[in-house]
Amino acid sequence: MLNEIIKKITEEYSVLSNETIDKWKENIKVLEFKKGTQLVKEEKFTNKLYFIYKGSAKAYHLKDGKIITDWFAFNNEFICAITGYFLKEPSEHCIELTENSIILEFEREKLTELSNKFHDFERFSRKIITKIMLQLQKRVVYLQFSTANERYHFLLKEYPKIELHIPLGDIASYIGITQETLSRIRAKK
Amino acid sequence: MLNEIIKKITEEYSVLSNETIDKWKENIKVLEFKKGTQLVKEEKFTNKLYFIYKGSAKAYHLKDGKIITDWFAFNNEFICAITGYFLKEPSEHCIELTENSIILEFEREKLTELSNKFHDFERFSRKIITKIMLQLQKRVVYLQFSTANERYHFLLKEYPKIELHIPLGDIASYIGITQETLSRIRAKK
DNA sequence: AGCCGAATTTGATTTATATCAAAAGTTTTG
DNA sequence: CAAAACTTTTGATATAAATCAAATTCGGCT
Repeated sequence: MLNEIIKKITEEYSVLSNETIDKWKENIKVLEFKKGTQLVKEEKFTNKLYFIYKGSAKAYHLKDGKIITDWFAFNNEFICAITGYFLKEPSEHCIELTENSIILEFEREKLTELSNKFHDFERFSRKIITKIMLQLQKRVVYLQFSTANERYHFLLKEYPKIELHIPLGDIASYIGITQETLSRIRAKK
Repeated sequence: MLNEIIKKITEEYSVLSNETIDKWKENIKVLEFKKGTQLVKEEKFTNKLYFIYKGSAKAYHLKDGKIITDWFAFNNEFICAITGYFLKEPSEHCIELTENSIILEFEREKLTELSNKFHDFERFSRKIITKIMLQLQKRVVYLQFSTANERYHFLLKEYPKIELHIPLGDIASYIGITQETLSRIRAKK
């Protein structure tokens, strides 16, 4: 199974030599958890990057006691507690599985080591980060100046089946509106 | 001058070998332009990355005929028309100098070539993108759920002197509010 | 220096969305 | 399979910020 996943990932991002893949494989953990499992808890240091093989996860943080959803990941997507992982600060973000999932877990230090050792892995890392960066860029554009209705339809275009996996409140939070507003938007079309 | 700039950049992001630096230098253009110069015009393909040595620039796009500011860059920061540069699509974004500036210009294809050839340059590229990604991440957080007032003070914390360089309307647009609202916020403290 | 156009402020009004509250549906689970 | 515990919907009201409009201030230019 791992070989198959790696094939898929490298096809999407960039090709790796067999040597690099072999070294990489030594450090990959394949894990299976139930819905609701917390992969990262708030205020903990985290050095893990996750890849959702099957299932889904969300990252969120708390503001004034309310849950704010930061990120979703579905099949074949990466997720991490972004400030915790990249800035090596205690994480403001939690990561929680939103369905029973099979995931891959990578350790930052191992990935850094691989990036230092293998040029192709460094490129691979850059591609992954570039994709995350572009996703964030898109979100900024629609968060900056669009109505609740536009945000919702933009999200649906990106993730047409999101409502099958994620509760309404989390979706609303992700696009920066309340769940009541989202419910009303949905009601009228 | 170029040597000094390169020293500064590599210190901030990651160290490069002399060989890499030499090859890189062959492809760097140092340019000087007046305030108001458009580095990237809308709907054009763009393959340039810019570095502001002295001065400032903004990226913006139009929505319903209104200018929406996407990005600012000041001394020692990078800027590009992000979707145009990374996705190789015609750019939705324009880049305009907001002051008389001295800038460096890099070409995507040359940078790609350097990244392919030199492992250290690949790492350097990754670091630059990572920084952009983290900036975007911060913006998402405050655009998602905060008041006009919070956004303004967050921005001031990041760029304390921004008001000396950038007109109020552009600042307001960057944080997703109207300039009238920003003016009122400023009036009351 | 003083004029003109641009940028900013101030005022009145409207509007989208938040908030608070309660009812109706859905899952989960013992 | 019923009770409990969430989730979603619906309703009434409040509010932050947008919009529209005009007045004022600022800053570059001859």
